[in-house]
Amino acid sequence: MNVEKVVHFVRQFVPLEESILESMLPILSQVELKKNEIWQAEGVMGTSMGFINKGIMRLYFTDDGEEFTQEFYAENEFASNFISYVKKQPSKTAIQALEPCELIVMQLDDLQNLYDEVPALDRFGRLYAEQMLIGMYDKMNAILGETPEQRYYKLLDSKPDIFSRVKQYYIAQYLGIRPESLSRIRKRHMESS
Amino acid sequence: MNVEKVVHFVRQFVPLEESILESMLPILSQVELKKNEIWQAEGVMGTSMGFINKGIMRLYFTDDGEEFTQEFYAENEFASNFISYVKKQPSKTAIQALEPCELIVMQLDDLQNLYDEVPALDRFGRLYAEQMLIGMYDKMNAILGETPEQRYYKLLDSKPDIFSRVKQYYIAQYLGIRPESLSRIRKRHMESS
DNA sequence: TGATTTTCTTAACTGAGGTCAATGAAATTA
DNA sequence: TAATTTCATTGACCTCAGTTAAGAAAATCA
Repeated sequence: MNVEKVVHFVRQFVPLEESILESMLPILSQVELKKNEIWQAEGVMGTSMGFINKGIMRLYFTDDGEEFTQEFYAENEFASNFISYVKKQPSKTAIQALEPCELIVMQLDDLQNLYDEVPALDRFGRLYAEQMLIGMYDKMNAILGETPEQRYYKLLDSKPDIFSRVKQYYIAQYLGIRPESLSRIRKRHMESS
Repeated sequence: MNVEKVVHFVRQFVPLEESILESMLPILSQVELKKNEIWQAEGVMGTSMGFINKGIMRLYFTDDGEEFTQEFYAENEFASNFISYVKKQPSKTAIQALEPCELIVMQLDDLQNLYDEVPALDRFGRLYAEQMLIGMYDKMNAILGETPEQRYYKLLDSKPDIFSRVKQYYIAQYLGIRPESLSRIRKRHMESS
């Protein structure tokens, strides 16, 4: 199991000594997903976080038969139904692999149990939660104050590879518009550059 | 100082014995605000939570000379620049009284210091943070998946008194539209009922 | 209260995204 | 590889919010 990158990721938040690795290994497991496979289904409790070693995933929910993609997760990011875990309620969102994926999976309950032994992990948990809050906050402001076109350019700027790796209509869902509108925005963009 | 309602509010989250009141009193203070007065300015660190005994407030930010109202807080709610406190960064948002207000103010640092002595308060802090996260999450989904008109009716349903207490253009900011558009939505609403 | 400023409404126009339908391109599968 | 399905693009048309400007209503203040 290739845990190098997870450790590196966690170390961005908190210092982690080598010895701590040993206490972490038992709560980690590796998971392989096929393209389009649902990793976490709707209606199920969110119990784990998946660090993406390879591949790309999306978090989405379904309302009135229509899907809304909320977030894309790619290499070196954690994908999770965190809201469900926090609420202790079955998740309204699902997580799907959009490419063949390789995940390092961490059980959230196991992580919480480790908090007493390894304070550094406790801190990581809190910082991660806060980071999520901030991310959601920024995103909300973007949706409130920006046009779909502005959001398109922002996404193009921050995650340019998304456009070649993910189907257009998932991106359209993410931007809050119809695939046809995304096509038109792209066309306008081509013409002006 | 009238702290009855704050205590009642906190008790909705966690059981609080009478004796705990004594430890809380020193970190509480009462603040009166005039109409339109800015309680927490932009660019300042978020350091406190204000429980509203009377009045109504708004949380907003300014971008490119334009204001965006993110939330209204009325009686029996806490108003705070919580994101700033969590980020430990000067706030991008400001909080303004939209009516003469009476607040019970709690210093967040003081509250954190109390956590060691009163575990029930620690729990309150966490639950409050989680509640904020959930609220923000729900709101984001509403903005992504609903039209301004749907959001208008939702607000009308959940906080009908807002419309008589708050200026239309603040509500328009909150809904993510122009005051003119809100007028038109209201007109449509009148005609159809 | 009366005067002045601020806010709200209305109208005409523009533009961007939604909808529907058809076609072309790409990915899947046999 | 060919056949089939899925996805992306385009066009025509429609709807609704943005913009600008004007006037009405309401709130503020002297």
